[in-house]
Amino acid sequence: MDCAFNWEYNTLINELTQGIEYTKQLRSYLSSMASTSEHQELLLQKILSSYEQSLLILKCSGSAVQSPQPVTPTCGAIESSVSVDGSPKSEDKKRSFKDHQELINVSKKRKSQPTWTEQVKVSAETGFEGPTDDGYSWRKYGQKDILGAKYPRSYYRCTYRHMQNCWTTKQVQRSDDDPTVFEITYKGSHTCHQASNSALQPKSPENQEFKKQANYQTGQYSNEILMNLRANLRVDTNDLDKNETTAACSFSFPPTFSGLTDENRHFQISHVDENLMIGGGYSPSFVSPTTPESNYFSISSSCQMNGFGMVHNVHRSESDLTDIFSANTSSTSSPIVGGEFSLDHFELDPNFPFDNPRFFS
DNA sequence: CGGATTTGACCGGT
DNA sequence: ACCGGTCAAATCCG
Repeated sequence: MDCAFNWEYNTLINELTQGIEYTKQLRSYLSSMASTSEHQELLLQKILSSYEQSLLILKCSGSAVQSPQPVTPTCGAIESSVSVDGSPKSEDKKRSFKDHQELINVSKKRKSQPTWTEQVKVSAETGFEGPTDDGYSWRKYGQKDILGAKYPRSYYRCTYRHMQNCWTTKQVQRSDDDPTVFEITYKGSHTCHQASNSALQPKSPENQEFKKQANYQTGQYSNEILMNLRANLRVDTNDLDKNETTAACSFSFPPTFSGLTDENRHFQISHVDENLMIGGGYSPSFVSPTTPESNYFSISSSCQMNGFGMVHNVHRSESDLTDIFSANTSSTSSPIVGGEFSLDHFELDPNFPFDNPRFFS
């Protein structure tokens, strides 16, 4: 891409992001004075909304310019696992026959699936129901010792792979440097609709990994740890080749972490990489706005917005996740996300005309 | 007993 | 041949 354009583009992104940040700070400040009127709040939301729409439009058009043409995930001839020379092993016959159908439908799609990585810090206490719980139900299907890595990598797939044809997978790799940090790589977006039941979901796999693998800090549970809870999020558009997209969000939770409510949750973007831009179809999990009274979250809708293009916020609590698929009815803070907007559509058709102003009306 | 996890084997890409 | 990713039989667990 043209360097000058790139610079201007990034500068614009930065400026807009800063604007969002400042507005958030203002809102924070106003709300701390306990005298914020509804009118003020409305104005703040509008300001933020304008920023976010501009950002989104910019990023969409930017990515349209920069993104290579992705592979259309349609069915077609593929290199089947069935032996071409016609002499598969007996066991392979079984498997390959079964897999053949799946591969036809999935193989190409998988390769073009969005992939992003998060670094999640897990403490002994937050290992329970902390922010690392992405609200989805995962089933472990493998574990591998990785060359050069201290800890094995665990492989998970969506529990509802077969039931709902949801092909999301994730890999959990404990960091060599910091054993409390787990690098979680998500591949593909959830197409299942399990989030509404997320409150009933078991602990996240990485938390269990943590418990299993951790032999440190045992028994030292403190609120300080909860308060210091942080998670860094990195989004990689591996499927988009050269366009590296990186963003980091930090999430700070109040001491009453376990009793988190929409009202007291604080969530902010701490850093937006200068290369930040929309990359493609990421998990649609967190696109819906929260309830009108969840002010802190509504101001973070840049991240929500990113949910269908950029940043995947995995750190919403169960109650948030419960809203994910139902919040279309409570859409007040994020006019960007229309009620009928299909994220699957977005994922499957990255050429969706976002630069069409009518899309946002 | 059914669902989840473990773990060795298999497979494809490099 | 090596390595990462996946499969599936065996095992575990609630």
